[in-house]
Amino acid sequence: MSSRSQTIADTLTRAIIDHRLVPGCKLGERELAEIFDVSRIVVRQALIRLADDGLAQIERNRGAFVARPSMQEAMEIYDALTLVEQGVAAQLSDRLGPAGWAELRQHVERQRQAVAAGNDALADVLGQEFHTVFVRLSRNKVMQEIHAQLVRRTTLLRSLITADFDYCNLLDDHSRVVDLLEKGRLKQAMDLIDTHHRTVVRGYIMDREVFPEMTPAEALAPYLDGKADAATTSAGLRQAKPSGNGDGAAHAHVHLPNEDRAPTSRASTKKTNRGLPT
Amino acid sequence: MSSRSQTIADTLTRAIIDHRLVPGCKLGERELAEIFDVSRIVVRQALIRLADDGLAQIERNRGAFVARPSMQEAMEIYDALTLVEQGVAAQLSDRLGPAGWAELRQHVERQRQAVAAGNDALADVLGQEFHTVFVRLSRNKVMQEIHAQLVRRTTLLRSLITADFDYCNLLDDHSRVVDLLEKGRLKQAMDLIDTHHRTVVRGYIMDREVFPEMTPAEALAPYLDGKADAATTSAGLRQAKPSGNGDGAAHAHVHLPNEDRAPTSRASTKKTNRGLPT
DNA sequence: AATCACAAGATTGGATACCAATCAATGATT
DNA sequence: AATCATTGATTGGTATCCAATCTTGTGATT
Repeated sequence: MSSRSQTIADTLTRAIIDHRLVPGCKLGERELAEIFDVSRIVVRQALIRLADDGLAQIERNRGAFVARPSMQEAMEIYDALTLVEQGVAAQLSDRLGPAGWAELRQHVERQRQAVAAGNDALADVLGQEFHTVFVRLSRNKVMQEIHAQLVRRTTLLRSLITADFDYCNLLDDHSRVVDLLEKGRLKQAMDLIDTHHRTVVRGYIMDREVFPEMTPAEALAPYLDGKADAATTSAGLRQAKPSGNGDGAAHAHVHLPNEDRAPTSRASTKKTNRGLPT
Repeated sequence: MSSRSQTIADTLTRAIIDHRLVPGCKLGERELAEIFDVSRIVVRQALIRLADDGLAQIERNRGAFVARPSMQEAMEIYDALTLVEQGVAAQLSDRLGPAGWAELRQHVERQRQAVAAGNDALADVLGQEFHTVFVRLSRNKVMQEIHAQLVRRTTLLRSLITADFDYCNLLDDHSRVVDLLEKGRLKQAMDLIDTHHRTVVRGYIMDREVFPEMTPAEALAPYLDGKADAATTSAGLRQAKPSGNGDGAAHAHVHLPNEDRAPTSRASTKKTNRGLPT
């Protein structure tokens, strides 16, 4: 088994991806040490890993927080993602064999069935996974890791953002990309990938604030020993198991930089994280 | 100032880039703790950072070693590098203004002058730097960091490899890429980038072994307090300041997996790291 | 009442000492 | 000579302690 700091880092990453830990949330050493029942040092090592991954931000003598990417950084992440996926598309259009195309088609089909069945949660997961499968077919582990890191960071953005776009259009993009690529129409496929991401970004409107709906202890509870139902719960925060108090008043540990903090309606958070476009 | 583990990680990274710490070299916690005069914990945090960066490999209960990428991984790294630089090239051909092209040309010119002056060390550094400047012009910090990490990992390969190629051809590639891009001949520029990297990789022949010529303590000595002349010494090991014994007999701390270890001539190491193609 | 300064508390970054588990190398045994 | 067991060294991790810094709350002042 790998080191304990790695597993803790993985758990925190999972919680961030699942939007149970939201940007700006304070990750106190002592608090996490208690939650995971390890020493502070192991926690600090885990936080270093998160920070290296771009998911956390460590401020000297102030502690670690879930990263709060700026709008600028959001654009850069999506630009990088586009660049990587376009490059992989170019490689695949040359090198991919029939089995590869079949796998992609099969994945798209699975997602389509999930949508048809009204299983939005599964559809969202599959939608995310498509990009991962796509890059995996390049058979380049280095590239895979880079891409996976970028994808992880986009999940941060989805917490900061009010999605507002036509969900159905995006759903077909995956299928069309596969079609275009297999037909050798690389240029059009790359343009579609660009448009795909650009549509997502354009639908994004950075909110100024995000309020955590639970404390880290509550957020991390599902992962602790039960080996949590990770994949299925990644759709939203709604069906969370608060394991105790259900009062959503816990605004604890929010990190807000010195900005104009207009008392916006907290309801905006409710509308966030609806669809998870990919 | 940032955390101490970060500065130690930076120093180790610098030493690896400078080929003072070679792949397979053991990075013992206690040893490094003494060298840097810190506790083992700080060292371990630094090693975690190195491992996350792909420059070190931590084996449970065995310790950390400078990473020893396989031939497969080497190809993947260069593939990823090609993909990134081709993508950046595509972006620049659209978006780059006159000032940007001027900066690239100026950089190429500086390198040409260095070559003309016979200053191979400076030429090598500038050759590396060209790629960095190239990516920086994309104005995408996320992409820059990804690229920089890939470049760092290529320096590992140069320790493992006996360079054997036509050095002069590669020198002009940078200039030609700039020319092609500015003229809008994107496709050709991308092909040239591909060929550029492919030529480098083809010239590589993975050696089975690399023998460190000094202990970590010797390797790290130049960086310790004098704030070392980092940039200028990155050409090779030759003008190193061993700060003490000059006997190159110290084969200490080599990590060799269970492989057929033919007693090859140690002289191969001498021929390595001549030109640093980029 | 509002603001500023200061002191107390809390948190982080780090050091030290210590322990258990594991790997490696040595020596003992057959 | 080959194999097995023991010993030593190293790592992963804990607990405790300390200094520096940040936050907060209180109180004095205007």
